[in-house]
Amino acid sequence: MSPLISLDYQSRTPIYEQIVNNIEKYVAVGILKEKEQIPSIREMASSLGVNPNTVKKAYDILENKKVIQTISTKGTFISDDTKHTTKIKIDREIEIIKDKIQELMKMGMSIDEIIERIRK
Amino acid sequence: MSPLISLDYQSRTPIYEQIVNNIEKYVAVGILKEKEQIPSIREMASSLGVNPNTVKKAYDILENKKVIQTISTKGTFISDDTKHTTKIKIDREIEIIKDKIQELMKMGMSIDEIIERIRK
Amino acid sequence: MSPLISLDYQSRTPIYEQIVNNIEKYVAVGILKEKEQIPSIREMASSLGVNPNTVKKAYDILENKKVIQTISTKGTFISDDTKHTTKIKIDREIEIIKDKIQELMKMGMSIDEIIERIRK
Amino acid sequence: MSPLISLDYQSRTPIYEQIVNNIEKYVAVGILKEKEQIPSIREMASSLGVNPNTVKKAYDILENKKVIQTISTKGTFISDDTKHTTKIKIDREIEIIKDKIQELMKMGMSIDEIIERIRK
DNA sequence: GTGGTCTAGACCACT
DNA sequence: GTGGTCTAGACCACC
Repeated sequence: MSPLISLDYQSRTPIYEQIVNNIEKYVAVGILKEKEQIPSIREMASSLGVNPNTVKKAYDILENKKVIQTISTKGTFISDDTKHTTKIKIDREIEIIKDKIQELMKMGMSIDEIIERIRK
Repeated sequence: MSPLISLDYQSRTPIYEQIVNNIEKYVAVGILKEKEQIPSIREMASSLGVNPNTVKKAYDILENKKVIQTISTKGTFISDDTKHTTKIKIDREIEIIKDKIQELMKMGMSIDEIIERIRK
Repeated sequence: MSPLISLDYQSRTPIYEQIVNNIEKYVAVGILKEKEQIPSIREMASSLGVNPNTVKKAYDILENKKVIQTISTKGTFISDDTKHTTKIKIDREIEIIKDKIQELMKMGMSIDEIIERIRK
Repeated sequence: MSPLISLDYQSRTPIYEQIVNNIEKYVAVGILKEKEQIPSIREMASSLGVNPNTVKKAYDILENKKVIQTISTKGTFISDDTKHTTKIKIDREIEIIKDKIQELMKMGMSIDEIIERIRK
């Protein structure tokens, strides 16, 4: 590794969540592969210029989501099996998009009209 | 009126902003029509079970955005002209959708694949 | 409330986890009832003599497990529906007991012999 | 030998203690018999993929508990007399089970109800 | 007042 | 060196 984690300190979504999202995305995209080791908490923290606790919280959440696996004293690794993770993430995104499209349709747009604007 | 304002207390977006979004949406969709009166701050507050200050803040923002108009002793009304509101809201939603689609494409889906899944 | 939370500072199970277990048990036993408010993070922290962050972590986990529900600026409450939580907890305990009994049987004890000793 | 030593890197109980527990159990169950030789520290370490120091610590503890015996240039062996080991281990397990059953009873289950579920 | 986030830094056990 | 826990305390938004 390591791919860049991009943080927006102004955003309302907290830093730890941005880290989570970044890593989830890299896993989904395939930049981070199964069993691959990711930077230690301290490394990641210093490279991002944030406190180790913040990274720890992100890693905790990712572990909870089974995206990563941490082995104490050895380090942190992408999970053995990440396919389901990717699939879940895609499904969730599609659902959100569908919701938004339904809102637009309530406002009077047709599905084709919407798709046309999306394609541009 | 009044159409249901749905609040999510777990959400990161503050209550006052959720109220703003709800009302903006109802205007965009046409459920709330131009010049129509909306509930007083106190009424709205008690019907939602929130603090009047919270509703006040929402109404202030809506007034600032020219979505509603307060007439001193008479009450609060939807603005005379709401077309621009709708347009802005639509543009914003389309942008969000495009963002999400770009993320999905990074994960390896093609634009047509995505659209197919959306249509279902 | 509030029922006593008993902490063992010597134990290998961390404080935050002990808090989680205590509250889960009180919910399972029915001492803490659905929708009941529990002490604020700061209150709980000072009454236990621990840091608010530690309590926060416990509450986060409980929220994740859907045992409690927190509404920002209002407080923290036992979930609307706790029956399934109790059931899950019981099932888990039964499984652990079964495992241990199987180990004992491997060591040459019969199931009846074990049960006899348990009853005492 | 050697029987499988199963390690859980996620567990809170340290690796060396898991090794101790595993071997104690195999002795109690009779898979490892009195005077039988067990692998050297280095062998065990490499077969488990852990640091030799970790195995050393486990062996030290086992020797202290008189479960095994190290004879300088010859190797490491299960003790001459292992009966007490088995008895102690059984007593400990029974106590743990009793504790868990008491918790279940606090949750409103009767002792017979619990035993019925265990038997299944 | 409430919860939410973050920092700085300590100490621990394990390897 | 690694992760795990905890403290002390700050600042924020919201109500």
